[in-house]
Amino acid sequence: MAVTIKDVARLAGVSPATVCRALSTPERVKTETRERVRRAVDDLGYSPNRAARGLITGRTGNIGLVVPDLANPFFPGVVKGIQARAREADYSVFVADTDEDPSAEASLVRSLGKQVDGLVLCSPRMSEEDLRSVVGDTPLVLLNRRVDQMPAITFDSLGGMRQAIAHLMALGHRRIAYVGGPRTSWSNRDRLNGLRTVTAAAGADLVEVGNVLPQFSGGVAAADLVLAAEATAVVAYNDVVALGLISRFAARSISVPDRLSVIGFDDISMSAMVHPSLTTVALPMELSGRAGVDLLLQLMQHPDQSGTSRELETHLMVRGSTGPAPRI
Amino acid sequence: MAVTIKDVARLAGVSPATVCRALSTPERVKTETRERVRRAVDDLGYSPNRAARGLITGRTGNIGLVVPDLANPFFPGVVKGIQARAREADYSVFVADTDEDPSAEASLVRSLGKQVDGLVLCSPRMSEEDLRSVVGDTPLVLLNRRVDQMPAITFDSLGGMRQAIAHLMALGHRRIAYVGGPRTSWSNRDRLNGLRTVTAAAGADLVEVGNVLPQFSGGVAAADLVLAAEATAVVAYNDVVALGLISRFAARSISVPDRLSVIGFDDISMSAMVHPSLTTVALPMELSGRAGVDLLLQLMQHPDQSGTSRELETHLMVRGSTGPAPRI
DNA sequence: AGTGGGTCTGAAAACCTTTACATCGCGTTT
DNA sequence: AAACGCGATGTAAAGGTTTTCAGACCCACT
Repeated sequence: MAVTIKDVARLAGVSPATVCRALSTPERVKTETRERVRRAVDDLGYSPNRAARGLITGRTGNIGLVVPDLANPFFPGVVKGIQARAREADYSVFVADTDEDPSAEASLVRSLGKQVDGLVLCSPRMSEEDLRSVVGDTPLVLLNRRVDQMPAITFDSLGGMRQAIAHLMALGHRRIAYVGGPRTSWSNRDRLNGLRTVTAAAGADLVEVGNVLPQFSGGVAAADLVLAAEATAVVAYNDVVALGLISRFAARSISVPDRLSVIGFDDISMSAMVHPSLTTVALPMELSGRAGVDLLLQLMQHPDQSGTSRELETHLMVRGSTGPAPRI
Repeated sequence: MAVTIKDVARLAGVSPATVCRALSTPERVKTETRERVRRAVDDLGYSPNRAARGLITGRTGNIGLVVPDLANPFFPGVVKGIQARAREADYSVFVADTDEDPSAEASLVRSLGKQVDGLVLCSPRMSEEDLRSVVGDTPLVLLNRRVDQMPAITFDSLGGMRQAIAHLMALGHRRIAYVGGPRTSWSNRDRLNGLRTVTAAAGADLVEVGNVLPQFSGGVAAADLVLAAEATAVVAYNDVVALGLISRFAARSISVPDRLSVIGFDDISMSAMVHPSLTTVALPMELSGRAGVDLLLQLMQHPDQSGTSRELETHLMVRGSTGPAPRI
């Protein structure tokens, strides 16, 4: 039924081995023969059986991607980058959503691991030990999390915070609140560390206003705490939380940015759409996906060397939610 | 290196064939033998080689999902539904993003088609002919688009519009504008048709205010046209467009809902977060994904019968963007 | 006692491609 | 002139599973 390499070989008047070579290592076959094979391939509409190829080569041509929650607007951008780069390299992408469940994540990684040549773990939630144990011999790249000795793509939170704080200081703010994400989240710790370093260096007061779910409701919940902290500006763990803050401020008739400036993190598309639009530290989401696949490909070719992690630049997008500090 | 069925067979003292049967058709093997095999499997940590299995069975255990744009907040919900249902049925999901490019879509479907047992096409943008030609013998389900004789999951736009218009009429609105999505979009035509039917039946005036890109900017661009149309309420092609409208209204100090009521379509998560929150026709996104996979599985088992398409219920979510019609 | 049917298991073929090895022919070097 | 090397191609094995077919065994029935 399906057209096989033998059919092509017969039509081109060569052996299956030559067809295979003509397709995978064209330089090892005489130009004339190569052409004959190519014509036969086109005529018959042949395409190699991936299962048969995989059986002998041990490779699948697939990579796996695990994300905590596709509905979180941070991830689609990353996924798109991964997709695009993978397709260029002729890989297909399995996507798995763990629904923020660390144990589901572990089991998913284990089962996906067998079906792919490599894995990208995006903001993995599982513990460090799980992370280490779960890695069989599948090459693996971490995205938005750094763990000793594991290849990873991360964002320069420190740099982002430096820009954010410089911006706020220039506007006259001296007392700045931080609404943290989940305590166990690596990126939350990373951002908080950056913020502490930067505020200390700049001589600003930093008030840490607890930890919330990285969701709109988390921002809503933290808004009143921020007000009580008597800061003139607030940095949120991410944009969604920042939007929750702004929403609650609006409900309490606290003007943003007149009374309070708000800065988010991520630069999700929503942030440019709302009123006031959100000043935020933009992460190169799509680029991070591409970089992750690049690193993974490198790792798959040279499994011995551990691969070079990369930290990607961040940029402050100044929009409507930040303004001069109010006189008190 | 990897543990094969032979290793298991040797350890269990049976033939590879028996191991295979014990795993795939347990009832065809004596209870005692089955247990011995299961123990051997556990001891060795055996899991079947997918490529080898695929080679002989001709099945891959994968399904493919094609979406126009993952960054569009409508799709992640659908993807999650598909994921979840697929995993239950022991399938993995390839996700491909076409970046709204119909020709990329066609070529992607063709190449993906060979690596999967079935495909779900979500809101496909390609022409009907392409759609038909692209289907080899891969089972295929359409989501959010209906084409003659092809199995599809759709949403009850008519019902949604009926609820929306009833709501607006009850609030005293009589002249209603519609901001359309892309003219070529099936769902735009579907929604518009529903709206025409419903307004005609209810005796309301419908003003069709052109077609815009289904993006925030499209809504922004259409806002002034809506005002010029002198309607008291506007229905948008989808939520993102509705948010664009509201944003522009705010910029022009047109109060929503006092001066103008706005209704969206989809119920993306953002809609509940903004101010004013958006009244919208909610589509069961996750359910649609599950239903799509259900239909696909059915189709894969009985490729002869064409499968039963389903239309899913929609519900109006009344929020802050609609209110009584202003006295003129 | 012999036959038939049923249950359980084993042997071996088949799936399609890749690749190590062998072959062949031709040109070049000693 | 013989040997050698090299490029181009063919042969055949290997990869792990599923499945068909057949065999072995046991029980029940005639």
